[in-house]
Amino acid sequence: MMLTIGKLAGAARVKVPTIRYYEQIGLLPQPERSAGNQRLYDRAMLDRLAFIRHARDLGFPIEAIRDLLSLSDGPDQPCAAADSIAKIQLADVEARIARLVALKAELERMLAQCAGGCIADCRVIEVLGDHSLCTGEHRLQDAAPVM
Amino acid sequence: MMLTIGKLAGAARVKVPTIRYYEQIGLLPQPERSAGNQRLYDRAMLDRLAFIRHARDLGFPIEAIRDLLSLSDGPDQPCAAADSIAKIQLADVEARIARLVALKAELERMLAQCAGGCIADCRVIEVLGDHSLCTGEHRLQDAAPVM
DNA sequence: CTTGAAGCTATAGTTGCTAGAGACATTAGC
DNA sequence: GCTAATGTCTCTAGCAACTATAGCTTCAAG
Repeated sequence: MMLTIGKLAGAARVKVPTIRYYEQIGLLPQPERSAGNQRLYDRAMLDRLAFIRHARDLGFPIEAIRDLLSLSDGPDQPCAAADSIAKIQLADVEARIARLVALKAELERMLAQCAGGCIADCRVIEVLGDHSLCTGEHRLQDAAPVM
Repeated sequence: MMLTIGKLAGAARVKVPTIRYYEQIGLLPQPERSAGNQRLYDRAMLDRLAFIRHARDLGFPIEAIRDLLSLSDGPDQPCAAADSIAKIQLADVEARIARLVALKAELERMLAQCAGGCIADCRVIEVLGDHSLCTGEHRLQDAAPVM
């Protein structure tokens, strides 16, 4: 039994244009078409899309997912490759968490100092203007992206 | 004493094209120009750019920074506005942290189950394919962005 | 006075989608 | 069977927040 794109989108909790986008970048293969040129998907396609969605949820970039998919398409290679992709992701996630925790501390400090005065003595503005007021311990590094 | 764009970039630890970009989107005012049409910045501009950079480091979106800047340009209003911008930012950061912690747990679980086998029994692929294997407690919600 | 670095404008690319226009297909109600 | 309301099609453009390129001009050092 075949699904139209809207049903597939609903089943995988992905938006319709996102599916077409994944097809466009080659993450999903081109599906069958109905007589009226509409895309028709089968169960395998739903699985593949669920895989992609889940990996995206986990923060994997598209290119990593492409690698994972090519691994799972030919499942007789060693696991090491999939493993190392996941390890890289884990390290990245840990780094993001560390950075966000430092950031949270600084925001809380700002808010505590502000506590309802007027802008003339509002620390939010002041603290943002002077990086040297940051606690050295949680110093945010150069151009490392927050995400 | 005036700074050329390169010196300003160095002093604020922001890249040169980024400064021109900020000018283009109206976050920085158009600076004076030299006889040869090169941008010249003063100390006030450096302060403003430092403010922007720091706020970006803290994860404030550009529009929030625009609001904060307009507040600090007229510092006799109540602090509540700046305060609430920071509070929204804090809530956002906390949400990101929660999501990333759930994500980290799942990646660790995946890696523990994989532990050097072959893809035939590699859980990385399998877990990614089936969202229902996620621990219910940390279930990742719908379309909430990871970042 | 020359050469190489730094500056200028303008445009296009990045990532991962999302939104719109205008035309065709399908389905539900009557 | 017919009509109206969705759903789907392609194509293009837009979002954040920059980054990179091309081809030119200006400036500072030797």
